Amino acid sequence: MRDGEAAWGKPFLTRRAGCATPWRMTSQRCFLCPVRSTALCASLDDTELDLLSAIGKLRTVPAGQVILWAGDPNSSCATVMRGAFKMTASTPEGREQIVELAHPGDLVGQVFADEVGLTVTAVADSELCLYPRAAFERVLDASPRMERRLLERTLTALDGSRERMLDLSRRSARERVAGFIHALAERDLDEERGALTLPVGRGEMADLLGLSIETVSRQLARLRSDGVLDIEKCGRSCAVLDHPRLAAIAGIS
Amino acid sequence: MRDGEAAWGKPFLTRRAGCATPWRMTSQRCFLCPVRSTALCASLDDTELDLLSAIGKLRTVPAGQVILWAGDPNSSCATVMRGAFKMTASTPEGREQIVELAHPGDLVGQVFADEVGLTVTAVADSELCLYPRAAFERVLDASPRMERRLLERTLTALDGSRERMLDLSRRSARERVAGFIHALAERDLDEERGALTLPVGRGEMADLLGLSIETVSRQLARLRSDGVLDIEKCGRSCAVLDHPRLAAIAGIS
DNA sequence: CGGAATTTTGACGATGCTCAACAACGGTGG
DNA sequence: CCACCGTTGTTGAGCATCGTCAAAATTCCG
Repeated sequence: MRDGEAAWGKPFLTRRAGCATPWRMTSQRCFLCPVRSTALCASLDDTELDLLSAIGKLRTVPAGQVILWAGDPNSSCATVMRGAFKMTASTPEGREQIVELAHPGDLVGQVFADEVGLTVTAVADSELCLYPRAAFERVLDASPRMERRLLERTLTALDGSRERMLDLSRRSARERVAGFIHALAERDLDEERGALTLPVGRGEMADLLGLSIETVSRQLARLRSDGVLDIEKCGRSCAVLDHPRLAAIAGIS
Repeated sequence: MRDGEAAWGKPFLTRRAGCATPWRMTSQRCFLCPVRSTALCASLDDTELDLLSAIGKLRTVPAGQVILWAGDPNSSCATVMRGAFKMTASTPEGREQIVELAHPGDLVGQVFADEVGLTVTAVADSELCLYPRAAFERVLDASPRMERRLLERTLTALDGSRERMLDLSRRSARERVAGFIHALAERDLDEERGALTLPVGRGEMADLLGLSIETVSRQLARLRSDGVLDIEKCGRSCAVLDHPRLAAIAGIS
């Protein structure tokens, strides 16, 4: 455990190419922020943005790094700027379930909680805008619009979580794998190649779908032999050959 | 389907014993409300309470009645005052999963959504305080404290939902059943008898735990033969004989 | 090229679902 | 009070699905 010590460690600042001074979160800098239009802070006016930018610090995190451990005191939250994170719950014996993926613009960590409830791990080299939780909550107090936006996001996350409860309890391995690929295809299918790149390995796919690695691998192989997908063996590139049938197997009404 | 037409039907008002006039939601009446201290409206001052009570209408709902159908336009939400409701998601083929139970003081229905996402059904004879969604959202706009309270509740619900994702995907039938009884015992164990009354039948327990009725029944029988529980056959009364072992089986750290 | 990590494949077994029969309970009407 | 019937819960047999263990194949990266 805890191989990734000092996760939120020393405040080293990344340097951007051609930028001699470290990137600091000032409201000026926020205009260059890649997630400025989608993140929570998109709802802020200039005055409020100053409040938030004053407390935000940029951090880079390598893939595999754990940034929050379940059970630790909850002192930070952050906006994902680049990369991706997984939020996992696990039983005492170590069985694991990925409960949510966070992409650029999403918030990781929990507000209004004194203890971290979910372990958060980078699944790719990532960058995020880190806030002390207490300060973040004060900004929330001061900005009703940001609070409303957080409420809407939380409600959306709740809907998504409940939908996944149904998937995990009542869908077969085949349906889950097909549904996962289908959802990916909806989002980021490369139209030209008719293919997509799996953002996670088999292991993380298994943790996401509540299956074993072997079952995921077998179901992918079956979808290939059925002529629905064309996945290169051991690979992360996946072409969808028969979209309607994929949707049918996934059980999309 | 839809045997329970006119769910939110005609606005018949219940009469209380010894109360000749129908119960209307005025702020005066709110002082008599059984969930006044726990519901969302507990955060309101008198002025705000007037706003809310002006739009709230009392309804009684018999057990089994569906009050919201997934897919319908979303025009109402409500506070549960008495009884209990289940919120269910289901696959196109009809496999079902109970995603949340709502008890007195809880909010049912979804704010900020144009379509109902989850079917809501009374699991006991119930009473609720019904609001038009649009009007409820206006009250939310006007009362930051109520909005904050809703945010906190939604965050709690999200945590609960995610925890249940782990249960559904990674725990055995035995662990789930034991965990369910254990959680019940924490809440409403009758100290004198050392027993508790199951609030739902086997079918609903199965839908809650993501199991079949038969598996639930068998696991309960096993816990009985193991000397952990004393459940009368076909019954709803359940004594916990060995609390530590129940917790151990449930996998409580 | 070599070694580690990831993925695939096979064999096997346990878990939990389905189907089916039966038992217990609750209400209704004679 | 009791026979009847629908609902709910229990139990058994058989079987499909999926997890586990183990070994081989493939890829990645130095």
